[in-house]
Amino acid sequence: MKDYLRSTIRAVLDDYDAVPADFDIELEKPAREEHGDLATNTAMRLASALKNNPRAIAEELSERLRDAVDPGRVRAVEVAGPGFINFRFASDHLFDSLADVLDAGEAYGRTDLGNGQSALVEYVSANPTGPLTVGHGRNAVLGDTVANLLDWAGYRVDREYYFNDAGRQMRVLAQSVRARYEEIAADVDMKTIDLGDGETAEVPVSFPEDGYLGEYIRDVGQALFDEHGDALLDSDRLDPFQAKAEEIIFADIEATLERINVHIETFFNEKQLYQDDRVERTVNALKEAGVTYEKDDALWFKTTDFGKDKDTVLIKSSGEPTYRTPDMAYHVDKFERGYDVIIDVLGADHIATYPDVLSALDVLGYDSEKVEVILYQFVTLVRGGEPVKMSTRRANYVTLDDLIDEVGADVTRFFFLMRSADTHLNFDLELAKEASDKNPVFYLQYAHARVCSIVDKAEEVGFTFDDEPDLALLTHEDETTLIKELLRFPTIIEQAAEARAPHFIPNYLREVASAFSQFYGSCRIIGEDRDLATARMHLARATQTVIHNGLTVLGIDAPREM
RNA sequence: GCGCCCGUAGCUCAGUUGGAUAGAGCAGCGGACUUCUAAUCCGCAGGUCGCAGGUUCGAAUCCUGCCGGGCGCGCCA
Repeated sequence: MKDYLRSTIRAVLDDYDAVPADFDIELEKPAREEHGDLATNTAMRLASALKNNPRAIAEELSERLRDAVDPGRVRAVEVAGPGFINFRFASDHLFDSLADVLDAGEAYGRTDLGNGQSALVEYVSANPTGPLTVGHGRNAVLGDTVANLLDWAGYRVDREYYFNDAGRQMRVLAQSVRARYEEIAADVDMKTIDLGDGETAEVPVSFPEDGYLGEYIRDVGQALFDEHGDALLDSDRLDPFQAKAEEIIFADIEATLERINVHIETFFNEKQLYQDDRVERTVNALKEAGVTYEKDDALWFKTTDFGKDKDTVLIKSSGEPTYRTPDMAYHVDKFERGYDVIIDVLGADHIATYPDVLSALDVLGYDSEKVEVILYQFVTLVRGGEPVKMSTRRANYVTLDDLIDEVGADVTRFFFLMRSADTHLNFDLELAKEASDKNPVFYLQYAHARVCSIVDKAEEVGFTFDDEPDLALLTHEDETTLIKELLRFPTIIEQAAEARAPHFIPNYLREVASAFSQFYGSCRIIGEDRDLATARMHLARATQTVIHNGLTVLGIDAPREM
């Protein structure tokens, strides 16, 4: 419909020499019902070019448009306000479009906006040093849903998880496991470490500075002991400890992701970048470009040349690269794979460091503008109006698994998705657990279950989808409103995909559910005559389709009953 | 101090290429269940869009400054 109106307006504007050839016609759904179904601000934006006041231009354009439009699609063209031109759809258009919804079914909402372009979404990317946190959860759900949106909008999407397994962090992890293993396998001396705030922990003397204190470390030690007895005590090697930790922790992470419906195809690890010298090649290329220098036995990247107030270290004096060096090589790899769209999902704490990676890409001849970063703010769990205190240092935090245990996977996903990524998220645990009208996710699921129930009931009493519906019978105000709401879905998907903004979807679905509830309140099926009942059950099914498809994009279950 | 994000109703938040009278949910008040799921619906009330300038036909939206909150500013990741 938008395309139709756009081309019609274009044709009318072609009669005016003063209108720039590249003038972009804007059409949008007005905020208010009385302003019609679509509106354009064309007259206002042409005021200066046509040297006339917007209202007069609008009158003239609307006159011509009234003659130009197909009355089967548009029943009114009106001028309003400072110079808007408002269009009202003919009801036939609504009914035809509703039939399209029913035909498309589970594919309704899919578009070819992306035209088959390839997209890579990198998300989660937590290193396997412990269970996923609530913050990782927001990352996972955001990334996964952006990937879903792109998929629905016609992109070919790859989902990737990148992790570091070559650096200091993993070494400390392995040392922590080894210390716990020694504690289990042998009689070792213990020491007490101070965690601050009067809290302490008992650890073996071999336990590293800044070691991992979580209980899962002990579990890994125990698993090694069960497998090898005390045989590992003799060797100084750390790799069996690291390998086992990685194996167990990754299994745990993948299981958690599975629970919230996050499925990632590719796990890209840092080590593979070293195996074929890609990190080294990236470093050499940066050196050749003259953007590095050596100081204090370390190799520095002159990030001050790119607007930062400090230079950054690429290779430490120990000879080890910092984490961002392989990350640069990794992004080079993303470019080499030829993606049209590259998206990284990062927590707000990375705000200062990812620009280094982008700068390096520019130096190496890649267009860093192509890398889109979805930056999300932190999550605060709120219980009883108070923030839940957490400390990573003490391994005293609510894991993503704990959260899913408490509120369920659907609620977890929904709460992460209902706010825009760049707002600090207050996750209200009490509200999340409440199975009532206060909880928005239940509102949607309830609406879906209710539709299913109605449709089932209607079939039980003898109405059937085999009857060809006369959708033109759907003339009640609440029916019209609902139909219009359903027809917005593909556009909403496109907008959410383009803006990389999953939170459009929950907001939209609430409006659909609300429009449906009103329809439900004023329009019955059973008890009406066969033709009207049949038309209404088709409308109910179309609603079911939209809510189902919308929840599917969000990765949330659409239950048939509650 | 510097960089980025946020500041909209009592609370949590929408408002995305600048548009019409700034919206929703919750909380509050008042109504609606012999009727397909009341986990619902209808109505009322609730606002200096942090503050001050600027840009223009028009600003919650763009620009500048200030105030307040968050995150970061490691040879950690």
